[in-house]
Amino acid sequence: MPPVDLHHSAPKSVPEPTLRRLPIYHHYLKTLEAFDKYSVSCTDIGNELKLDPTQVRKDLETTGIVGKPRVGYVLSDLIGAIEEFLGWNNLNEAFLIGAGSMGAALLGYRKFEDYGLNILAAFDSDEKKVGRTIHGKPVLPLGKLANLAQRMHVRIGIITVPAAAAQEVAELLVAGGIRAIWNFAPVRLRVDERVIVHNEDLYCSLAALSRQLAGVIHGTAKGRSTEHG
Amino acid sequence: MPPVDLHHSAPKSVPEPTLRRLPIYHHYLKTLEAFDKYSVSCTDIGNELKLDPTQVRKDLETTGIVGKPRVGYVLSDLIGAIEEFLGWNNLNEAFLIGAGSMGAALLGYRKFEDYGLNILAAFDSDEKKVGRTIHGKPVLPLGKLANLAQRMHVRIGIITVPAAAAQEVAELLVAGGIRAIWNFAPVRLRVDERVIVHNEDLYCSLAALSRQLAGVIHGTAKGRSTEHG
DNA sequence: CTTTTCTCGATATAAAGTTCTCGATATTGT
DNA sequence: ACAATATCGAGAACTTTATATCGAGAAAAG
Repeated sequence: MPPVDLHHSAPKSVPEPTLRRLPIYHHYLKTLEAFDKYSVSCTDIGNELKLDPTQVRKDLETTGIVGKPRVGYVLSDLIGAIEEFLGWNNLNEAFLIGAGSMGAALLGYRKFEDYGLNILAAFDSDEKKVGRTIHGKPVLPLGKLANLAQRMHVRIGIITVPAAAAQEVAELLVAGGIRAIWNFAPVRLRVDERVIVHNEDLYCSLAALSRQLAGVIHGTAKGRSTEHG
Repeated sequence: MPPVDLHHSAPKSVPEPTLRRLPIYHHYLKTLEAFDKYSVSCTDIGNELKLDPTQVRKDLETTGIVGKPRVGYVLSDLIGAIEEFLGWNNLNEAFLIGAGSMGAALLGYRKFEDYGLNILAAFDSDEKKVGRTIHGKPVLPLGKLANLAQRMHVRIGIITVPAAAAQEVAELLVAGGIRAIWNFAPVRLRVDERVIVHNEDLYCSLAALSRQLAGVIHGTAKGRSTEHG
């Protein structure tokens, strides 16, 4: 992790592990909602998700919600609080660059829209792909990226191009005024530090998995369930 | 103190952050190798990857490699050590379940084989998909999964089915003797605790991204680059 | 051959995250 | 109505991870 900014004026620094757990809670709560449950306790959540109840409570605390002793949290309030906190209520518009197999897969994830992400269009440098639509989203020429991003005030860019092209695409995105990049290419992007970069490197995950598996097989009894490696 | 215990399978608890950074080093080192560099120092790596040199050194230490003062590490040795440590040299065979768009994308990631993962086949419950091949990998009926996994001693299962079907598939995998599950479905799987489960929940990542973006836009100056959220 | 300089390795310090402990409070049962 | 109990909330204690500091040794320079 790069050095955090010195001026610790940070009003609220939410621990990243917490941030990663909140959607898990959300998903579980949604299933409870489907069963018409009205309230839920940290203990229940902890038991179901195999997490410490105290930790659940601390995580939920960051969303600002308050529970009632002996009862727990009102389910609908809690779900709403998480969604609000994670910004899933204000839809963010995004462009996706790289209409390969991974790009196509993401374009098909319709549920992203439930979570505040609306992918407007895909971009690709391949002439043969331009003009088609994938899962209902148009594929546009890469040349129009920066201009369109700027004109439409798109704030999120999703990079699903090969590693070699990722840096170039990132620069185009920044030029177009993009504020956050979700990077699926296995490279470290060098961009203005005000731009949020989120790396979704599957090879990293694979590394963790391989390593753990190797450890278990060599006798290191440590087969524990891990989160989002 | 423990010098380099080769034998005695140490309960070596490798920090997960370290595990996630190793592939990043690996990738960078590979590019250096392409330029015929012979050795590299932690300082160089740190500068390039915007990480603290001390941290780089600690991370590399876990692989068991030793460097030489004033010189650094021999590039080829270092790359080899990382690959060995991460288990990329002993190929793991895997089955993928769920031949949807995400499954197809993963089947197309040919580079997985460089990293020790060999996806042998895909499985799907959809009769229309069974019998076809995707990126050269056959799609087999779900009913054959457990049996084949057992007979072929496949140790890794990759789940890319919808959330509702994930638990059922996981149980099939465990029944087939699978040792590790790479789960792309947004659910928590309940399996024997000796089975390694790695959740690759894109919604979690999206959550972190949304939250950070919301924070920046609301003035919470915290626009820092984050790792693999 | 000696000095300088750079980089590893180890130890120490700090920060972050997790778990534990305790007290307060509202619901339930007697 | 009152006691029992389950659950939240806050803070302390502990563990884990990250950063800083210092000494040793090898290469390069003089």
